[in-house]
Amino acid sequence: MSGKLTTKERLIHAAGEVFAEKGFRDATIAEISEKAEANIAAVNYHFGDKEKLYDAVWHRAFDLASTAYPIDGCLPENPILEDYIFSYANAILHRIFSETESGLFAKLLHQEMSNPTLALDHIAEEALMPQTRFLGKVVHLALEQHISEERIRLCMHSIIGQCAFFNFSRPLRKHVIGKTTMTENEIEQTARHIAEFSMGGLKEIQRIKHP
Amino acid sequence: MSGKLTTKERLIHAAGEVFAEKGFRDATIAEISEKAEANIAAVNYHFGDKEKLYDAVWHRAFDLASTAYPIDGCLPENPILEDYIFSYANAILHRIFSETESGLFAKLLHQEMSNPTLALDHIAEEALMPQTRFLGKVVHLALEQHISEERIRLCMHSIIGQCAFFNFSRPLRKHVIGKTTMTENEIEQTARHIAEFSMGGLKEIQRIKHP
DNA sequence: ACATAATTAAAACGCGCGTTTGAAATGAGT
DNA sequence: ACTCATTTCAAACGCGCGTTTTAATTATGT
Repeated sequence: MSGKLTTKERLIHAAGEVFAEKGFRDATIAEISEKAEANIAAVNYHFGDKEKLYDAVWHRAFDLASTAYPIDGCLPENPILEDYIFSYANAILHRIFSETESGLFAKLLHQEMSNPTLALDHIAEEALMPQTRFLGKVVHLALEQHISEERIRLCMHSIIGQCAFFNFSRPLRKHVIGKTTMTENEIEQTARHIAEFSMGGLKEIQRIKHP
Repeated sequence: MSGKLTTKERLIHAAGEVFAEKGFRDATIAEISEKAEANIAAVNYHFGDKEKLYDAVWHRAFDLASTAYPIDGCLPENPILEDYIFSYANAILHRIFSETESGLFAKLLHQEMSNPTLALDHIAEEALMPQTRFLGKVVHLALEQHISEERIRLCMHSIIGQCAFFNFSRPLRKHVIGKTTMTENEIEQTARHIAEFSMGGLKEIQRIKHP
């Protein structure tokens, strides 16, 4: 069963599911072990304790997400500004709505945001800052010189917010529109919308400040 | 101590703080009781069990937020479209960054989003739907006829996302810019930015679909 | 084949949790 | 002042958790 995976690998897979669904504290070693078809003591034998297992899951989640959906993954040859924003939004949305293990990162991040563990600092620096810098450059290009740093931050937040909110509104989507998934087409359409909407926003900000 | 509040009232206040910080499951009756300067058995005597206390806290949080910061609370006499969006954003941001008990609602909502309890359905219907309908009307006015329902939903999501993301990115704000608070001025500036940015986005969508 | 290491397994430990209990203290009505 | 309901209190209960322990089983190297 579970192919030819080792117990250690099965534990990481199972732990990923449970940590993503319940968060670090609410996840129990008993449930993880059962789902991995391993003994209750297997976690402590292979990882030392629950926290080290959590670290291993995070490490795997980060690798999967960043290689499966890089932030500049769908840029055309000579990209215009909107292409950058589309690529950013498209990658983030894919990470959020992926139903494979690539979606693990977003779900773990959601849990960390409401109940942070020590892992968050490391993740923020390692995984989140690079894509924030990517977006920072884009917004900087979009706006003319001598626009305040604060305004740039706000515009970045507007774009990030549009994307990331999908990661946090999942339970509401289930309640309002009945499903929490998105097809490939829906994802691309949504990313396109965010790119268009944001380009309009950026133009408007520039127009207001430099009429 | 604690003025002339009854034990029951002190418990609700203390429980609000603890539930907001830790979520339902991670919050312990021991900590709540201690903070309320009440006996460990007081919760069960006054509320029956932990869940009923949680309901009482939610009820109070909802009342406080919606009366302190109504969604149409700062509309001028003859509002233009941007005024509506500003009023919406301003109210949401105030709820999020309030350092009084009015901020309780947003914090509890954050916890519910990552680890939903039975309370969420009720809250979504009672508290979230009205303000979503408010925004729906605004976006509907902003866009011309025969624009798809889906596009309206996307635009609403763009605006909501910009506001609500502040409620979920708190731990990152602490990590990146060192603080998680906002002054009254910062809140208003941010709400103004969201209104401007969103007006630009809406105009762009309309321009693209009806050139 | 055998000795040794690596892994799995079942049971138990210690602890913190929500809850219950039964008695003590307090308050209100007459 | 006395009664009786209400509230507070300390202690204990039952349970589930992460972890440890000890033994059994399997794999590995020579």
